[in-house]
Amino acid sequence: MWGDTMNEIDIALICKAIGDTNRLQIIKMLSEGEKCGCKLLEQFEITQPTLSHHMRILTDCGLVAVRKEGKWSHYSLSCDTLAAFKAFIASLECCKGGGCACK
Amino acid sequence: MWGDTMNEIDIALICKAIGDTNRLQIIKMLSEGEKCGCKLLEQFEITQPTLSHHMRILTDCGLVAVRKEGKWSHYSLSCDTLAAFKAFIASLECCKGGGCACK
DNA sequence: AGAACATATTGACAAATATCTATGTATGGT
DNA sequence: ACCATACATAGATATTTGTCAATATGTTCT
Repeated sequence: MWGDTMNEIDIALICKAIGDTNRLQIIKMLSEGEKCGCKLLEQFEITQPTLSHHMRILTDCGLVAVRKEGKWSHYSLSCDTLAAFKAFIASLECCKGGGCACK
Repeated sequence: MWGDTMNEIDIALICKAIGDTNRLQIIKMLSEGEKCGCKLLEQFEITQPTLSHHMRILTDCGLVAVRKEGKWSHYSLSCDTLAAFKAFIASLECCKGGGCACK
């Protein structure tokens, strides 16, 4: 349904990308709006190459998009990938098959 | 209402847990309903100790609940944790701050 | 009691990962 | 031309992780 028809998003890859506290924090910050790398870097105790490494993982899985402008790289959440990811997570159910306490 | 045992969930820990293809597959299967370990094991090419290891990671992050019955362990998605996780993912936005192409 | 089954634990190991330092590549300003 | 800034790449390393074989624990049946 979401796997092969659309832009072939890899849910596990996305989860692995967000499964790091630093990267999750980055995602939270990007959820507030587009930000450049230097602005992101200020919020962490990591070096610039490490941030660059994290941003590559986030862009490689498709969750983050880059807009290059001069010497800056502006990062933002990718609408398409985020929507597909949201749809997958929302599709998970806990009450199928009965025996569940929640209604 | 549910405030009693509602402990703080660790989003990054949950994502890391789902960030493995085998464990993501397990979550998909549990989304179809409660299943015992032996039933899950049939669907994979891994050994029983490896599955046990994966189930521990999934239960440790709170996403999966266990119901022990005799010699079987019945696994299912935890409603509370899943709901909280869904809420977090759903709260992520890509269009904040303008400049976004998606409507 | 003993056998068969379901699951957990331990110890080992190769592969993946997060991080750093050092360096490279652009871009913009003086 | 020079220098500072923003970001990427390469190499090194310590830690984490996924996996297995071997073993242990607990349950059910005969």
